[in-house]
Amino acid sequence: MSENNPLRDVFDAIADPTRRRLIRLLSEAEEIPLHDLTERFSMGRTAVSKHLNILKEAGLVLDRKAGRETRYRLNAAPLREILAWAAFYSKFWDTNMSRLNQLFEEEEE
Amino acid sequence: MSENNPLRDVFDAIADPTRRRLIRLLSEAEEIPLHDLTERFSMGRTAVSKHLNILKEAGLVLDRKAGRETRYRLNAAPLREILAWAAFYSKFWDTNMSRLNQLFEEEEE
DNA sequence: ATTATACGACACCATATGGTGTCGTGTCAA
DNA sequence: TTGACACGACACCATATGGTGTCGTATAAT
Repeated sequence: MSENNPLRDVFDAIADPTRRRLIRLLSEAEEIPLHDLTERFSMGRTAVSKHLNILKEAGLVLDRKAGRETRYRLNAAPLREILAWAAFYSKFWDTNMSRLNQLFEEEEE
Repeated sequence: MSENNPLRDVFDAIADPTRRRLIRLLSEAEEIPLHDLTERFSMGRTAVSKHLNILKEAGLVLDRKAGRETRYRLNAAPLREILAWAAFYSKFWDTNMSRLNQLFEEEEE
Protein backbone atom coordinates (compact mmCIF):
# COMPACT_ATOMS: atom_id res chain seq x y z
CA MET A 1 0.00 0.00 0.00
CA SER A 2 1.27 3.41 -0.93
CA GLU A 3 -0.55 5.14 1.91
CA ASN A 4 1.41 5.24 5.15
CA ASN A 5 -0.52 4.50 8.28
CA PRO A 6 -0.25 7.60 10.42
CA LEU A 7 1.31 7.16 13.83
CA ARG A 8 -0.49 10.25 15.00
CA ASP A 9 -4.15 11.16 14.93
CA VAL A 10 -4.75 14.08 12.56
CA PHE A 11 -7.20 15.64 15.02
CA ASP A 12 -4.47 15.57 17.59
CA ALA A 13 -1.90 17.03 15.21
CA ILE A 14 -4.00 20.09 14.39
CA ALA A 15 -5.04 20.73 17.98
CA ASP A 16 -2.01 22.91 18.67
CA PRO A 17 -2.10 26.55 17.46
CA THR A 18 1.61 26.51 16.64
CA ARG A 19 1.11 23.52 14.38
CA ARG A 20 -1.85 25.16 12.65
CA ARG A 21 0.32 28.19 12.06
CA LEU A 22 3.01 25.95 10.59
CA ILE A 23 0.44 24.43 8.25
CA ARG A 24 -0.61 27.90 7.21
CA LEU A 25 2.96 29.03 6.58
CA LEU A 26 3.73 25.90 4.59
CA SER A 27 0.62 26.48 2.48
CA GLU A 28 2.12 29.77 1.33
CA ALA A 29 5.26 28.30 -0.20
CA GLU A 30 6.46 25.17 -1.90
CA GLU A 31 9.16 24.33 0.59
CA ILE A 32 10.52 26.02 3.70
CA PRO A 33 13.66 25.05 5.63
CA LEU A 34 13.47 24.67 9.37
CA HIS A 35 15.50 27.77 10.21
CA ASP A 36 13.22 29.97 8.09
CA LEU A 37 10.18 28.57 9.86
CA THR A 38 11.80 29.05 13.24
CA GLU A 39 12.33 32.76 12.54
CA ARG A 40 8.56 33.23 12.44
CA PHE A 41 8.07 31.96 15.99
CA SER A 42 9.18 33.15 19.37
CA MET A 43 10.33 29.71 20.43
CA GLY A 44 13.54 27.85 19.79
CA ARG A 45 14.45 25.68 16.81
CA THR A 46 14.10 22.46 18.80
CA ALA A 47 10.50 23.23 19.70
CA VAL A 48 9.54 24.03 16.10
CA SER A 49 11.28 20.88 14.95
CA LYS A 50 9.27 18.84 17.42
CA HIS A 51 6.02 20.30 16.14
CA LEU A 52 7.04 19.54 12.57
CA ASN A 53 7.78 15.96 13.55
CA ILE A 54 4.31 15.61 15.01
CA LEU A 55 2.83 16.96 11.77
CA LYS A 56 5.02 14.48 9.93
CA GLU A 57 3.72 11.61 12.05
CA ALA A 58 0.21 12.62 11.04
CA GLY A 59 1.25 12.69 7.39
CA LEU A 60 0.58 16.42 7.14
CA VAL A 61 4.13 17.36 6.31
CA LEU A 62 6.94 15.93 4.21
CA ASP A 63 10.60 16.72 4.66
CA ARG A 64 13.62 16.59 2.43
CA LYS A 65 17.29 17.09 3.17
CA ALA A 66 18.89 19.72 0.98
CA GLY A 67 22.51 20.25 1.89
CA ARG A 68 22.70 21.26 5.49
CA GLU A 69 19.07 22.27 5.72
CA THR A 70 15.88 20.26 6.07
CA ARG A 71 13.07 21.58 3.95
CA TYR A 72 9.45 21.00 4.82
CA ARG A 73 6.39 21.05 2.65
CA LEU A 74 2.69 20.64 3.27
CA ASN A 75 0.74 17.51 2.50
CA ALA A 76 -2.83 18.59 3.11
CA ALA A 77 -4.50 15.34 2.07
CA PRO A 78 -4.99 13.98 5.61
CA LEU A 79 -7.13 17.05 6.32
CA ARG A 80 -9.80 15.38 4.22
CA GLU A 81 -10.69 13.44 7.33
CA ILE A 82 -11.23 16.65 9.28
CA LEU A 83 -13.37 18.18 6.56
CA ALA A 84 -15.51 15.06 6.24
CA TRP A 85 -15.92 14.83 9.99
CA ALA A 86 -17.00 18.46 10.41
CA ALA A 87 -19.21 18.29 7.33
CA PHE A 88 -21.15 15.44 8.89
CA TYR A 89 -22.24 17.73 11.71
CA SER A 90 -23.02 20.68 9.46
CA LYS A 91 -26.59 19.43 9.26
CA PHE A 92 -26.99 20.30 12.93
CA TRP A 93 -26.39 23.98 12.44
CA ASP A 94 -27.67 24.53 8.96
CA THR A 95 -30.80 22.96 7.59
CA ASN A 96 -30.12 24.42 4.18
CA MET A 97 -26.95 22.46 3.53
CA SER A 98 -28.45 19.72 1.40
CA ARG A 99 -26.42 20.86 -1.60
CA LEU A 100 -23.25 20.66 0.39
CA ASN A 101 -24.09 17.31 1.91
CA GLN A 102 -24.61 15.92 -1.54
CA LEU A 103 -21.18 17.07 -2.55
CA PHE A 104 -19.56 15.35 0.37
CA GLU A 105 -21.47 12.16 -0.16
CA GLU A 106 -20.20 12.10 -3.71
CA GLU A 107 -16.71 12.70 -2.54
CA GLU A 108 -16.66 10.10 0.20
CA GLU A 109 -17.57 7.13 -1.97
CA MET B 1 -23.70 39.69 23.35
CA SER B 2 -25.54 36.41 23.29
CA GLU B 3 -22.54 34.47 22.09
CA ASN B 4 -20.31 33.21 24.88
CA ASN B 5 -16.59 33.51 24.34
CA PRO B 6 -15.24 29.98 24.55
CA LEU B 7 -12.69 29.29 27.25
CA ARG B 8 -11.44 26.35 25.27
CA ASP B 9 -10.18 26.11 21.72
CA VAL B 10 -12.57 24.03 19.62
CA PHE B 11 -9.64 22.31 17.89
CA ASP B 12 -8.40 21.27 21.27
CA ALA B 13 -11.82 20.06 22.37
CA ILE B 14 -12.24 17.71 19.43
CA ALA B 15 -8.70 16.36 19.60
CA ASP B 16 -9.64 13.61 22.02
CA PRO B 17 -11.30 10.46 20.59
CA THR B 18 -13.52 10.08 23.65
CA ARG B 19 -14.86 13.59 23.16
CA ARG B 20 -15.51 12.96 19.47
CA ARG B 21 -17.44 9.85 20.45
CA LEU B 22 -19.44 11.91 22.93
CA ILE B 23 -20.28 14.37 20.17
CA ARG B 24 -21.39 11.50 17.99
CA LEU B 25 -23.56 9.99 20.70
CA LEU B 26 -25.14 13.35 21.48
CA SER B 27 -25.90 13.85 17.80
CA GLU B 28 -28.08 10.75 17.91
CA ALA B 29 -30.48 12.02 20.57
CA GLU B 30 -31.97 15.23 21.84
CA GLU B 31 -30.64 14.94 25.36
CA ILE B 32 -28.67 12.32 27.25
CA PRO B 33 -28.01 12.23 31.00
CA LEU B 34 -24.50 11.68 32.23
CA HIS B 35 -25.08 8.18 33.57
CA ASP B 36 -26.45 6.99 30.23
CA LEU B 37 -23.42 8.38 28.46
CA THR B 38 -21.09 6.80 30.99
CA GLU B 39 -22.56 3.36 30.29
CA ARG B 40 -21.22 3.56 26.74
CA PHE B 41 -17.62 3.96 27.86
CA SER B 42 -15.19 1.79 29.75
CA MET B 43 -14.12 4.62 32.02
CA GLY B 44 -15.66 6.02 35.17
CA ARG B 45 -18.34 8.68 35.48
CA THR B 46 -15.87 11.30 36.69
CA ALA B 47 -13.75 10.96 33.54
CA VAL B 48 -16.75 11.25 31.23
CA SER B 49 -17.95 14.26 33.19
CA LYS B 50 -14.57 15.92 32.76
CA HIS B 51 -14.69 15.39 29.01
CA LEU B 52 -18.18 16.85 28.87
CA ASN B 53 -16.99 19.89 30.78
CA ILE B 54 -14.24 20.44 28.26
CA LEU B 55 -16.79 20.21 25.45
CA LYS B 56 -18.91 22.67 27.39
CA GLU B 57 -16.00 25.09 27.70
CA ALA B 58 -15.68 24.98 23.92
CA GLY B 59 -19.40 25.64 23.55
CA LEU B 60 -19.99 22.27 21.91
CA VAL B 61 -22.31 20.99 24.60
CA LEU B 62 -25.08 22.41 26.74
CA ASP B 63 -26.27 20.92 30.00
CA ARG B 64 -29.46 21.11 31.98
CA LYS B 65 -30.34 19.81 35.41
CA ALA B 66 -33.40 17.58 35.43
CA GLY B 67 -34.12 16.22 38.85
CA ARG B 68 -31.10 14.36 40.04
CA GLU B 69 -29.61 13.96 36.59
CA THR B 70 -27.69 16.33 34.36
CA ARG B 71 -28.71 16.07 30.75
CA TYR B 72 -26.39 17.02 27.95
CA ARG B 73 -27.11 18.01 24.40
CA LEU B 74 -25.04 18.86 21.40
CA ASN B 75 -24.44 22.38 20.15
CA ALA B 76 -22.64 21.78 16.88
CA ALA B 77 -22.34 25.42 15.82
CA PRO B 78 -18.73 25.91 16.96
CA LEU B 79 -17.76 23.17 14.52
CA ARG B 80 -18.30 25.73 11.79
CA GLU B 81 -14.81 26.94 12.58
CA ILE B 82 -13.39 23.47 11.97
CA LEU B 83 -15.23 23.07 8.71
CA ALA B 84 -14.14 26.47 7.45
CA TRP B 85 -10.55 25.82 8.46
CA ALA B 86 -10.36 22.44 6.72
CA ALA B 87 -12.22 23.75 3.69
CA PHE B 88 -9.55 26.39 3.21
CA TYR B 89 -6.96 23.68 2.65
CA SER B 90 -9.16 21.57 0.41
CA LYS B 91 -7.68 23.41 -2.56
CA PHE B 92 -4.37 21.72 -1.84
CA TRP B 93 -5.65 18.23 -2.39
CA ASP B 94 -8.38 18.73 -4.91
CA THR B 95 -8.16 21.09 -7.84
CA ASN B 96 -11.74 20.33 -8.75
CA MET B 97 -13.28 21.83 -5.64
CA SER B 98 -14.22 25.18 -7.10
CA ARG B 99 -17.90 24.45 -6.59
CA LEU B 100 -17.32 23.64 -2.96
CA ASN B 101 -15.08 26.62 -2.38
CA GLN B 102 -17.76 28.88 -3.73
CA LEU B 103 -20.23 27.46 -1.26
CA PHE B 104 -17.93 28.10 1.66
CA GLU B 105 -17.14 31.59 0.54
CA GLU B 106 -20.83 32.32 0.45
CA GLU B 107 -21.25 30.89 3.89
CA GLU B 108 -18.37 32.72 5.51
CA GLU B 109 -19.50 36.20 4.67
C1' DA C 1 -37.99 7.06 57.01
C1' DT C 2 -34.80 4.66 54.71
C1' DT C 3 -32.18 3.42 50.90
C1' DA C 4 -30.43 3.79 46.23
C1' DT C 5 -29.19 6.84 42.53
C1' DA C 6 -26.92 10.73 40.10
C1' DC C 7 -23.96 14.07 40.50
C1' DG C 8 -20.23 17.82 41.61
C1' DA C 9 -16.15 18.72 43.95
C1' DC C 10 -11.94 17.30 45.30
C1' DA C 11 -7.50 14.91 46.10
C1' DC C 12 -4.55 12.17 43.81
C1' DC C 13 -1.44 9.97 40.26
C1' DA C 14 1.09 8.46 35.93
C1' DT C 15 2.11 9.99 31.72
C1' DA C 16 2.01 13.25 27.76
C1' DT C 17 3.06 17.70 26.22
C1' DG C 18 5.54 21.78 25.02
C1' DG C 19 9.13 24.09 25.97
C1' DT C 20 14.43 24.71 27.23
C1' DG C 21 19.63 24.01 26.65
C1' DT C 22 23.70 21.36 25.01
C1' DC C 23 26.51 18.38 22.20
C1' DG C 24 28.10 16.25 17.98
C1' DT C 25 28.14 16.19 13.05
C1' DG C 26 27.53 17.26 8.30
C1' DT C 27 27.67 21.16 5.06
C1' DC C 28 28.63 25.61 3.16
C1' DA C 29 31.58 29.90 2.94
C1' DA C 30 35.94 32.53 3.40
C1' DT D 1 41.41 24.65 6.60
C1' DT D 2 39.05 27.18 9.49
C1' DG D 3 34.81 28.89 11.06
C1' DA D 4 29.85 29.61 10.85
C1' DC D 5 25.57 27.48 10.04
C1' DA D 6 21.66 23.97 10.17
C1' DC D 7 20.31 20.22 12.12
C1' DG D 8 19.18 15.75 14.93
C1' DA D 9 19.50 13.60 19.19
C1' DC D 10 19.28 13.89 23.81
C1' DA D 11 18.65 15.22 28.71
C1' DC D 12 15.88 17.92 31.27
C1' DC D 13 11.82 20.41 33.37
C1' DA D 14 7.16 22.51 34.52
C1' DT D 15 2.69 21.94 33.59
C1' DA D 16 -1.40 19.85 31.29
C1' DT D 17 -3.95 15.83 30.56
C1' DG D 18 -6.73 11.83 31.33
C1' DG D 19 -7.68 8.79 34.30
C1' DT D 20 -8.76 6.98 39.37
C1' DG D 21 -11.23 6.90 44.03
C1' DT D 22 -13.86 9.15 47.83
C1' DC D 23 -17.04 12.22 50.09
C1' DG D 24 -21.13 15.01 50.59
C1' DT D 25 -25.60 16.17 49.00
C1' DA D 26 -29.81 16.52 46.40
C1' DT D 27 -33.31 13.71 44.39
C1' DA D 28 -36.13 9.53 43.53
C1' DA D 29 -37.89 5.10 44.84
C1' DT D 30 -39.57 1.77 48.40
